Amino acid sequence: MNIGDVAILSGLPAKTIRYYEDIGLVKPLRSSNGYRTFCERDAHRLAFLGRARALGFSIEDCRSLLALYGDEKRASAEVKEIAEQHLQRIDKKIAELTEMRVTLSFLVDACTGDHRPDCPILADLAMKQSDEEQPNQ
Amino acid sequence: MNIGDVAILSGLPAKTIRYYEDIGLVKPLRSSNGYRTFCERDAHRLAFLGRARALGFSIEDCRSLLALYGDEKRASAEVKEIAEQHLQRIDKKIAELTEMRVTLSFLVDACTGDHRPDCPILADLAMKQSDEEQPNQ
DNA sequence: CTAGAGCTTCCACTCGCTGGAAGGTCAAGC
DNA sequence: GCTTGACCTTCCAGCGAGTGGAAGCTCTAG
Repeated sequence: MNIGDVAILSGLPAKTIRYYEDIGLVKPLRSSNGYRTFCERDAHRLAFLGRARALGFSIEDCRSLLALYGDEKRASAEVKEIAEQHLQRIDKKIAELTEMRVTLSFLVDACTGDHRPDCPILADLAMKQSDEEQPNQ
Repeated sequence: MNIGDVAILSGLPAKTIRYYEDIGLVKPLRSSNGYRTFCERDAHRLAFLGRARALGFSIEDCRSLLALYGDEKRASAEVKEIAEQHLQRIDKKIAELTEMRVTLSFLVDACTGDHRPDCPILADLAMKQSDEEQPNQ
């Protein structure tokens, strides 16, 4: 298989697959013309990577997951550990975004959004009028 | 004010403030020794930037917001537009993360996490056993 | 006069790709 | 045999939003 075929199979762009080779996630052979030659196993690894990335795992997590996947003597605890840490990162990010969302939607609702210059959004970002001295503890 | 003072006032690292000057968000004067000299207005703009960034606005959004802030003839509708678009991006990101979270926490719960190699997390990422042919439409 | 803190610039690195240029290779059609 | 176009190769640059570090200048206190 050439890179184009495995790109279609895995759903990853050819550029991304080349990049994954660069960083050592796949090691396709080369045919005499210099083209990369992917075997079934390579295609499978790439699909695995695509799914792991879609779940938001970092490239380094993916590297570990692939290693565990290839290790028949792995303990599922190791996999679970990685997944749980990732889950915590996701939860943290959701919490951050949700907090932004709360503030932002409050400000958006408070803004009339017309031709006049008065704007609670800018007022909040500027925080000029005495709010500056508000103790936040 | 030197950069260290304004860093404390705005809560931004000095490195970040230099970067903001690089990209034209603040334009501090220079004193004869080459040091940046920040006025009240600069400090105020930097604090504004810190708050806007904390709400997740992109640098380009911040640039627009600062311009609107400085324009006394702005229409609040323009500000609201930027904020609403940002809110949509946040909602989209939360939705993506939540979807990841659902799948991931399902898999984590399904994994015993012990010394044995069997692992539903890896099984899902590999998706070997006939799930591959599952129509997803 | 010296030590240390603070300031300067510049370059490289992060993460995970993505775009594009310049050029080699292959298969089909004439 | 030749051309065309699709495919492949490498390499370099850039995204966003900074961060780290090196080398060197300036200021202030003792």
